Amino acid sequence: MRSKIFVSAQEVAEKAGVSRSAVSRTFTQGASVSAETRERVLRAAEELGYHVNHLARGLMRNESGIVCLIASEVATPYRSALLRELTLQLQNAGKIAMFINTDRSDGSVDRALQQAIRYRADASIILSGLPDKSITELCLRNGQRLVLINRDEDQPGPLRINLDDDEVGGRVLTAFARAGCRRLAFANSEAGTPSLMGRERAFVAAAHGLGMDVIVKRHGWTGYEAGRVLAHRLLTAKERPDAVFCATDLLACGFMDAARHQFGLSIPDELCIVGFDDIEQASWSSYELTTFAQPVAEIASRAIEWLSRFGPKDGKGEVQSIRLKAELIWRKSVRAKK
Amino acid sequence: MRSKIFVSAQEVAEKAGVSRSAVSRTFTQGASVSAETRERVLRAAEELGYHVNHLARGLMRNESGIVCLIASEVATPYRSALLRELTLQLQNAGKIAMFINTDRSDGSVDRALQQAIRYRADASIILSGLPDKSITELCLRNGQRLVLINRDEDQPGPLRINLDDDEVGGRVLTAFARAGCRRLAFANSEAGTPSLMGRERAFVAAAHGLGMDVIVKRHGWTGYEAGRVLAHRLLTAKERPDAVFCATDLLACGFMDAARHQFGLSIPDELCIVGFDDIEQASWSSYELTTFAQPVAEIASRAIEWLSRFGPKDGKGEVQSIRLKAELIWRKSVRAKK
DNA sequence: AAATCTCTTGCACGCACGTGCAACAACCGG
DNA sequence: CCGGTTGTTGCACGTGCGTGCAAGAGATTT
Repeated sequence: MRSKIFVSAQEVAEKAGVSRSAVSRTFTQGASVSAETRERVLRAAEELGYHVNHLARGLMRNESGIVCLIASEVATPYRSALLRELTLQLQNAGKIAMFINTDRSDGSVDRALQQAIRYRADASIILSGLPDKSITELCLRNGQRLVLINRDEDQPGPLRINLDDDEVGGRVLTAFARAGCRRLAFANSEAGTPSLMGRERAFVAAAHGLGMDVIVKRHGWTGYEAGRVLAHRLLTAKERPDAVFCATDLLACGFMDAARHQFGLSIPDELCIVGFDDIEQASWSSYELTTFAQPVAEIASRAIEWLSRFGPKDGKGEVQSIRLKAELIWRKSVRAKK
Repeated sequence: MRSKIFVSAQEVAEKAGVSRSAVSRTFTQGASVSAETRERVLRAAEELGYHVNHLARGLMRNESGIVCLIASEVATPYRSALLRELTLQLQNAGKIAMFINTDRSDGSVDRALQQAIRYRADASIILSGLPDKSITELCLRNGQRLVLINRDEDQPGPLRINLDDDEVGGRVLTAFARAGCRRLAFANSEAGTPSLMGRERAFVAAAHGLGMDVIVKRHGWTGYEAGRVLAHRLLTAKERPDAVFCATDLLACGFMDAARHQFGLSIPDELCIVGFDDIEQASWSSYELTTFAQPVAEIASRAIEWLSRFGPKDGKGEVQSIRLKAELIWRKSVRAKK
């Protein structure tokens, strides 16, 4: 219990010589107050340094204005870009972002959602990890809306936003084929995230469709270091690949660095590489990586548009799954022709 | 006003056959409840899916448990690393992070702080931008604690955490001197942030102390692209520098890329570079940048330790300013000797 | 002038919670 | 058997706010 207290509507009312209701009404959109009392209230509020208590307001309205963002690996370029966009657009929509980091200790998504419920968040957006079905139901039952980004398990209830993997697989394959590449590889992490596995499956399937085979290697956590290790694994093989699709730009950067500095390979002449995410580093002149850009702004806007839509909570007939396209950004890590 | 309603303590009480006070007490640390009623309440709560409403609890206790993080350029490697650490440690301290992004539109720090006040955040941590003195006072008067990171203006009241610039300037200079560099430069952005300007001043001062001069160039926003531009400006001069201290690792990466790929310079043989922040990319093998690591974890822990300390708000006799040391990480962008 | 309408205002209640106070039961020592 | 102690429980009030309801003040119509 803290000692000092915020200034309340009561004090403003007394100072302005009106009732507390009048104060409440001046700060409520669309309430009926005369211009004069409104003016007096605003002046008194200004002088006292009054600010509406959103905790109490949320209590009354049963709507806190809080949206909870649940994510791990926040310091990663892609994640931080998505978070940036989400927070920005949330603010524009008049909501405020509460943030929960689920690094270290797993099962923590459930704990995160519990926190969200405790603070009566209107909605939660989950960027990584996946809640138990029981928790999901709890959220929905409490009127919480849920958005899952790039996590296409078949959870009923929440909105799912993800990217079209099949199209990606096909486009990478035709790019490699046009470059005259023969020995294809896919470099992945062991994270096993649906989006990563989806890209892998799509690429392999596309290759099989053209009668080609793909060497798939997975290692470690989805970062630069894993990319280097994967390069060592793949480039020391007898049948060295001449085209690698990396599940992530971070993997691709590590892969490229190892390929060039340790193996002395020239990219794209001897080795073609495609990444995914279009992180800022992909455009740096040490990489100039051909990659897929996630439509980050659109992901954010679709998510927020959905969760601020005011409909029946069980959402029969509502859209529950959105599939977006990733845009291929041509740079210089894939050659045009052999 | 939303239609459906959360489960309230009242309902739990009815289901468990006790009074609402009993429910409240089972969920309050250190309250007096018998083991039996506690058990019954917990079971009823579990079955109904009850969660304490932290909005209402915050209302009563005058302590919301919310800490507001105010920052811009969140997708930047250094910022996102700091945010990661802060959110993680806040959670460990039993608090929750509310996040406000101050990109686009300035004066937005004030608006951010207003939001923090509206949600009755116990404290705010400001990573960039600077609030008006009036707002600062408002916060303190309302019992909000304030932490400014790397923003050493002489605001009274908030805790200020920043790094020892003088030591940094001196160490870079001796490193360059030992490498036999003659023509020094400092590459900075036009942001004019206190921390950036502090490094600049310290480096220039250290050079003057040894009777050397420094070419200072500033350009644009603190990012990769600005680093490239600065490289062009500095490396096309008649007297081309052979040692550059970049205010930021991002600037340094851009600078290195331009120096190598556009000017064909070899680093560190023909050009020595030092950066600041020790972002992840600094360790990538395309850069291997010698740089200063900010003690991110310590910054976060000191901030949180301070703001969860429970003392008189006006804080006479309390520490209000913390000065930490940045650690020099030796990699390969500065040669050992000529 | 009377009747009707519109606009504003205050009262009182409710939202979900914490907590001081008194009542009460149980237990113990005398 | 009684007074005192300890531990638990419910009542009632307070936290800051929104809002339905009815009363009041003007303004307009008949």
